[in-house]
Amino acid sequence: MATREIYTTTFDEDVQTTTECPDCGSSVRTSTGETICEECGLVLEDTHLDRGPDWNRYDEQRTEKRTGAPLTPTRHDRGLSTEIGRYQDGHGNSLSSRKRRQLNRLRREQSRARWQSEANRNLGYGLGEVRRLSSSLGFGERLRNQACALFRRAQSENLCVGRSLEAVAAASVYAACRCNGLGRSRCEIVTVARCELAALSNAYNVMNVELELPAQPVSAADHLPKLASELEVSERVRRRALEFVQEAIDAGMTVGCRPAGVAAACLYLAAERCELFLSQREIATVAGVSPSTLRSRRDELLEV
DNA sequence: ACGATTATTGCGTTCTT
DNA sequence: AAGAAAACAATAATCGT
Repeated sequence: MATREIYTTTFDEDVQTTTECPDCGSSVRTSTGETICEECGLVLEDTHLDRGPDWNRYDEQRTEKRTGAPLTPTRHDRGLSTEIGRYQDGHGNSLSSRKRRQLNRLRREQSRARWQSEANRNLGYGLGEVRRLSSSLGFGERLRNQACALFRRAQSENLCVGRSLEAVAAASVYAACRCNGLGRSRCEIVTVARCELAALSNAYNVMNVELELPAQPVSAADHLPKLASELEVSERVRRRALEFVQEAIDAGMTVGCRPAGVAAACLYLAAERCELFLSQREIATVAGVSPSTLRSRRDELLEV
């Protein structure tokens, strides 16, 4: 295969970049086409204009190899593939029927070789599923690529045998969430996945052990960014809630409780202290817990 | 909307086969 | 060792104010 350099995106220098998060005012980080607030995790922009390779520079000496689609981990063959055409040769002339039959055979053989094995076919299908899940969950590019990388690892470690590819794909997506401290639950993933909750859990558990994922236990703090942004509370409330969460953890009262419930109660109290009176139901609903859970967590919190 | 009370669920433990 | 059962805590549902 001809030498091919990994293509890196270059942005024009005059591209406008926001340096402050409109939500909480702290600095933002831009990487791989995604702009994220460091503090609250708000995704400001996740699809930068692709100022891709310069396709039209045929008249110049092409010393740098800049053509071709970007290499991407989300395609089974990293975006590299070749198709054999049907009706024209390399100069645009039409083909004789004999030549055409020959090319048909060639194409058939080539398409078999392209999916070198069953494993490759599965990888292509699985990565497609990961992409689908990622986009329906509104992931940015970085997170999606991580999920795809996890799926590749799972497949190369033979974790797919005896499990459905859909389950492993969903587990990869969930694992990417866990490794990044996102407060997404398995149930949320299952609503868009093509597998049962039990299958997802099984696949995730085995991935967690075999791949030694750097997944931390879900903390109540992980739920705060999403809650705060959906309820559109001020930065003061947000910080106050985070303090409450920390206090609750230090007091050891979060053990055995649903992190989302703790987060909901902390946010409820924090809002109250800042003269913002949100109803229990409102907060509980977006947190995915019942109002009574919120109340019992709050009562425990008030004892500290 | 909130609080109190009751019902349900989930899960590790213990007992049985 | 595998399954059943009693027990417990957290959560959800319901009702009264």
